[in-house]
Amino acid sequence: MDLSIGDVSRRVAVKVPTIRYYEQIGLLPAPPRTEGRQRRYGAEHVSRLSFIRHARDLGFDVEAIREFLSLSTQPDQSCHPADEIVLRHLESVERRIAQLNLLRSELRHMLEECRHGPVRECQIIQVLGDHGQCRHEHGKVV
Amino acid sequence: MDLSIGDVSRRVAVKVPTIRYYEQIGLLPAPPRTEGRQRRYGAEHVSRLSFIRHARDLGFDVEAIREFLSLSTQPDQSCHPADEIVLRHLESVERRIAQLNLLRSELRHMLEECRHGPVRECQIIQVLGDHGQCRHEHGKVV
DNA sequence: CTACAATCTCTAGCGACTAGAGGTTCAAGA
DNA sequence: TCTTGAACCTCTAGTCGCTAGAGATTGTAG
Repeated sequence: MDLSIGDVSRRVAVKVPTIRYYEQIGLLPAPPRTEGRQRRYGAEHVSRLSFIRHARDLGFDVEAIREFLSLSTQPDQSCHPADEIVLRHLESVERRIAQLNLLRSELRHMLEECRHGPVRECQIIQVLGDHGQCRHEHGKVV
Repeated sequence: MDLSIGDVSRRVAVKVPTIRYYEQIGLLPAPPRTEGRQRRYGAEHVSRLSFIRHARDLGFDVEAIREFLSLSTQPDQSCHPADEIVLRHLESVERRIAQLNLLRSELRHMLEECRHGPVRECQIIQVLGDHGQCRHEHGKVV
């Protein structure tokens, strides 16, 4: 196992600049280099990077991943902190789903109301200009 | 009607720096100024800003809002372009909801599996290290 | 040995703001 | 009228997690 950054990129499906970025922010340890200063990775790096990628795919932010990685080096500690992070993340996902469901129904309503005529009569533009016409209170979504 | 930026901010519930930012990117026209170069807004500005705020709350990006605003000045045009934007946005919201639902069930599963023991036995950390243990394929969510 | 793909470092950009520094203006109370 | 201090001004930089590009160097297959 002595992989170039491109090899690792293909294996783990993480782009080359992203791998360098993870090194830069200290998520992935700096690997050894060739004489010509090119990075060469081993199995440890690959598995750590897939851990990172998986956690990112699950929507955890870099700070959370740092915490997970640090925990995983202390097998005797309680896993409670990891638990906590997952729970908080789940809660925020659920809040987001709730918001997006409201938003979806609002957007559907706008489309149903649209008469497909000239802008003058367009409910979409009207609703945007007058929040009172919305059926829900909706806070910021994005 | 001759409102300071702070007055407008309170009325429309958009922060002061955000109002200036909207002016800078050309979403909100530059208002007249006092002798001392402070901004003074009229009713037009207030209603345009609430339009913008409402659209942002509904998750439209600045480009979409630009399009809406430009349409709203052409009342005889067909509202089809607005329709299209809303539809595309709705579709992306629905895709996101679907992803987040998958994600939610994955996170719940992780929490259920957690034995609340030491990290060594922690399913959370294990699952992150081995995507094969996931029940769904989940792509990037964030 | 040559060609050229892959790598290197460095800086800047994305979107939609937000924060802060350091200076000026407005308006209310004395 | 003067003073105080909150609100305003401009400008730059930071947020997050990358992504893009320039310009130089290295590795490797033929």
